Amino acid sequence: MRLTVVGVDLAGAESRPTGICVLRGLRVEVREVKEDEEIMREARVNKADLVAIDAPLSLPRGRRSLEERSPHHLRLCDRELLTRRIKFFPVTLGPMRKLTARGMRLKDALEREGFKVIEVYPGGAQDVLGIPRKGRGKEKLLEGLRGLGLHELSAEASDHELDAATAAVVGALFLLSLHEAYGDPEEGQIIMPRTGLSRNEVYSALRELDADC
DNA sequence: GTCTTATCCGGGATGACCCT
DNA sequence: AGGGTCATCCCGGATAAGAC
Repeated sequence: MRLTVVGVDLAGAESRPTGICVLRGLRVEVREVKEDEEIMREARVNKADLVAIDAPLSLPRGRRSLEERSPHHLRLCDRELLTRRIKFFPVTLGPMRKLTARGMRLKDALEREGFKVIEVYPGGAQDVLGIPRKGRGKEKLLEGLRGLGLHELSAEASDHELDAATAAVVGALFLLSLHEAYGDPEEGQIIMPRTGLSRNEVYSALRELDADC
């Protein structure tokens, strides 16, 4: 089985760096880009089987737009994060609105070209996988990711690139059905690693996606 | 012991500020 | 003038602290 996952740590604005990770088995390539068109190009040239985006890709049910004030702030998947005590920002919070709008646009554009797109949350996934979030220090996150067996992940990688790598790992777990989908399919789901997954299981899973192994 | 209030936390954009 | 760094704001929930 040889599958390619593109992980995207999306920034709210095209002027800010967006992290990209191309994951093939245990091999990763990371870089930063700015514009949506560059993200689209990454998906195309790498023939992505799946694009995993770190950004909200849907609105809470009952909410018609991000701008209009309404009591609907949380999606079912967000509530599920809450009950699991995973911290996150609601889609209606200031800058998150921009990020959500961009995420939804990008998802549409990718799906129009036939790409499969999922929403992921690297910070939460790192919690579930038991590796430190970047807030605890970039080096610790890097160590954690290397501990999963990822090759060629440079110490020079930015935190956006490390989050993109995490997004890609979650995407790979999704392709192997080692995931949990929080929330309602109609409203929009967040894909997370299956609870209790050991690092070894993740490692073996990623190896499975690598044709050379 | 229970209810209420205050504080903190989180990711990212933005604008102010400082240094060169 | 330009670039880099820092504080602030956005909103809602959780937790801690306070009042009764």
